[in-house]
Order: sequence, then C-alpha cells, then structure tokens
Amino acid sequence: MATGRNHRPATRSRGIPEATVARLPLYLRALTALSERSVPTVSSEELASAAGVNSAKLRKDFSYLGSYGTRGVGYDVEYLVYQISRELGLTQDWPVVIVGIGNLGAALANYGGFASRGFRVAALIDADPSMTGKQVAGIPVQHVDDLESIVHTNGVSIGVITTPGGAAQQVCERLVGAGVTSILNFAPTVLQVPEGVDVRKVDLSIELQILAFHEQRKAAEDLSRRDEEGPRGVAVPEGGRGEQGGDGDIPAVMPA
Amino acid sequence: MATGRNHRPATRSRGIPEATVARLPLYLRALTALSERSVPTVSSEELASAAGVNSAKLRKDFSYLGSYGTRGVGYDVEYLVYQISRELGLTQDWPVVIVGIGNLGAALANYGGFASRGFRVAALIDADPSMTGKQVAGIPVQHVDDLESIVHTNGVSIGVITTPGGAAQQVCERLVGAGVTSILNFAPTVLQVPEGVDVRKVDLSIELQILAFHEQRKAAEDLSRRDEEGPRGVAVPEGGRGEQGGDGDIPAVMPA
DNA sequence: GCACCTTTGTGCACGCGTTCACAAAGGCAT
DNA sequence: ATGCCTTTGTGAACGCGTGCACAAAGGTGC
Repeated sequence: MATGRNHRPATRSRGIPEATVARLPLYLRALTALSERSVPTVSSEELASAAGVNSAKLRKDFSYLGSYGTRGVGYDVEYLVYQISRELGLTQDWPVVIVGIGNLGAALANYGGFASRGFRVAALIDADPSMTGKQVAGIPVQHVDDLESIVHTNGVSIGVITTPGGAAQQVCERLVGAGVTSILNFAPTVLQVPEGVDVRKVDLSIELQILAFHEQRKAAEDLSRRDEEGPRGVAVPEGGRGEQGGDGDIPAVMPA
Repeated sequence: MATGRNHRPATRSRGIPEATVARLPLYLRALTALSERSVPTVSSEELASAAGVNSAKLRKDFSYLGSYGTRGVGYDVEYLVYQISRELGLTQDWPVVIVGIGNLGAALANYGGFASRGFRVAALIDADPSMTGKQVAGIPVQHVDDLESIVHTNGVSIGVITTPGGAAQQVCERLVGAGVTSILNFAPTVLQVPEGVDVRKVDLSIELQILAFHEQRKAAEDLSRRDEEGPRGVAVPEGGRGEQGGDGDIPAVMPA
C-alpha cells in the first residue's frame, strides 16, 4: 500500500502536530468500535461526533496523515484503522515495565486496555523484597535491583512509574540509564530527564484540583446570579470566607 | 495591561486562563514542599525550576492572581500557598464519590493524595451486589441503586468514574442527574454531558499510544541518521517524520 | 456523458498561550 | 539619602491550534 512515499527533501518536516497526535488514539478507538460493528465507511461528521470533536478538526487531523478519504463518501473504516495504527506505531509490540507495584501498579498490571493494543507488560518491578516472586496479574514481581538487566533483556523502551513520589526521580534515572526513552509517570513528582526522553504524567490530585477550581467558580457564579435577581436573601455562612460576592475574589485590583 | 482595566465583574471570572489553572496545582505542590522545609521565600526562577516550567511563564501565571511577589526578593512561600489554595478552592472540603470499585477504583480509594488536599472520599459505589457492604480502604461499598441518594445526602459535586467503558455513559448520566457537575473519567469512553458539566479524562491507553508514537519517531530518526552516515544497513522502513523537539509537558488530559 | 449532490481537503483568520526582553520596584550597602 | 543590584510584572511579538467557509473531487442517477 503505497502511502505517498514521497522522498522529498525532509527539510520541511511533515511533522504531525502534537495536538493531532493526542487525538489519534481517540479516533482509533471510535473506528475500532465501528469496525466491530462491521460499518464499512464513515463520514467525518459521524466520526467526529463519536470522538467528541469538531468535524473540521478531524478532517484537518487526517489531512496530516494523507488523503485517505473519498469525497462524497467518507472514510473507509478498516483502512483508516490500519493507517492510524501504523502512524501511532501500534503495529509493533511494545514491551512495558511497571515500577512500583502498590495498589495503582497492580491495578495497571490488571488493566485490560494495556495488552489490547500492542502493549505488553514485560515485567513488574518493586523495591520491596517481600514482593519479589509474588504474582500480580499472572506476572511475577521482580526486585528493583535487577531493573537494568530486565530492561535490557526485554528491550524495553517504555516505562511506567507508579512508585511513591520520593522514589520516582531515582527510578526514572535508572530507567533512562538502562535505555528507556519514554516514561509514563503516575507519581506526584516533576521528573527531570535528559534531552530525548519523553515524559507524560498522570496526576490524580492535579485533575481533582482543576475540577475543584471550576466547581468553585460555578458555585460563585450561581450565587452572584441569584444575588442579582434578588438582592435580598439570607447570608450564606460559607465557612468564613466570602468568595462569591464580587469582592475579594480578584486580588490586587479592587473594583469600585 | 495597566491597572484599571478589568472593572467589569460580570465576566470577571473568566480572568484566569485555563492553561494557568492547570499549572497552579503544580506550583502548589512545589510550594508545599518548600514550606515543609521552612523556606521563607522563593524566586520565580527557583520555583519554576522546581515545577518544571519556564520562569517567565510562572510569573505571568502569578500575575493573573495578583501581585504577590516582592521585587528584588521573590515570593513569600506561605502566603503564596494560601493564595493558590484559595484560588483553587482547596480551602473547603470536597466530598467525592468513586463509581466502579474494580482494581482501579480500589487503588484510587486507597490513594493517599486524595485526602491530602481538601478531597474526601464520601462514598464508594459499585454495580456488583456481591461488593455491597465490603470495605475498601475502610469505606463500605454501596450499591449503584442508591447512587442518587448518596450524592444528595453527601452534597457531592465531583464524581470519579472507574467503571468499564460500557457502563460509563450511563453512570455519568445518573451522576449528572443527581447533581454532580464535575466528573473525572477513567473509563475509555467519550462522555456526553450537558452544558455546565466539566469532564476531565484520564486514559492510560491513550497516554501509552502517544508515547509509542514518539518512540517510533525516535527509532526511525536513529535509523535514518545511521543510514546517512553509513548506508550499509537494510532498507529503512520509512515513516520517520521530521524533527520536532520533545516536549513531555503536555498534560495527560484535555479540558472538556 | 452530464448534471447534481455529498463530503473531503484546505486557505485563511482569529484567539490563546508562550516567550522574550525590559522598565519599574524594592532592598541593601555605603 | 543615593546608587547599585536583584527580581518582579508585563507589553509585545510570535507560533500553534481551532473553526469557518468554500472550492475541488468523487459518486450517482438519468
């Protein structure tokens, strides 16, 4: 399948925008669902709706991959699944190690979505000697002393860190030293990594805090709206900190 | 931007950019660490380094909150901790429900970082009757039939969904119907929610796929570079995209 | 073959976020 | 006080991502 294998000067990099890359897995999931229902083709409008994005954005995203659609018809589901999988590098096998087999590490090891698409948990690693040898999700836990040899013999390039925050940086350095160049970090720590190593972080606490911010804003908005409509009303106790009225919210600059 | 610009309280709450809000928890964590070490003040350069961001960005972020720094000195750690906490709404208590007590749900229930900052697991909910009554992380699991009353009696406005993908949308609708307006979704599903409801998603599989993309790109680059220097190997698979600095800083989730 | 209808692919403009660079502001030494 | 040194706060430029709107392209029916 010659997919536009143009050997043009690579100077003008046909690099796919990061934002697009982040959406490709979303499209892929929606397409896989369609594929399982044996839907042959799909329009940008339908697919965009399923993926929760705007159709123009989806078409632009696909345009970075090439012209895989047929005007007047839409996209061939199977073909698109293949193209996106290939672009994301999912046609090959990615051995992954999970370091830190606590509650979260064990949950990830058991997570089905892991193996579903090219990813394979090659090893579980923990620093606790009493964990060594135990089976989690059918995989034996190995001691962190052997981290380097495990990474090396399995050809691991992607590591998942689910250790406590204090251990994360050290584990990260050992992973990188052993040859890992992509890290998915669940520990509440900002990892310092050398050039060329990709880090993505998943932080529960941060997500909740962002939600709390919006939640607070919504509450404040409701209150002030109610206040506008009926300037009367019982003073809401509010734990001592008045946050909503319109005073003391934006610091520094006090509106008259 | 001179002072005396934002005088209109109407849309004032739109003040803080979303990107800034997403970084505030990061700053807060770094500041908390400094606070525990009794560091009195910190410069934008130091704090930025600790949070893994650029110092100019940090200063601009803080400028949205107000002028809390002292020129020539830096920022007062304790004061900044308080201001950011207040801005994020962490000075109040946020009851949270977790729906779907499988491996992941249980891991989250046990996660310490939860309670650390204003968040409290008010209830665990699962659809499996055999789970009902069991204790997870010291909290009894309740049946999903009682979802609405649980949300109502606890005044829950934030829900965490850790169900299988197939159940997520339905659970989401029930949560929203019961009054939840912020949802943290771990299920591999695009949730459809009405206006006014915030959804943030955390998707393991997507994160890994994004890493795989970059990993593949790095591998292709290495190959083509080696190929340039000494074209003696086998044919390069092609697919090596252009250069693009690794960022490793894109948050794991996207705002809804 | 031709006209019509549908849907893609994209040029363009706009807005947000990032980064640079520097003037203003505060502290400190003299 | 005064001048120097440090660091903040922010105007301005830039780049990326998004969404609109439409021409081009392919299929279909007559």
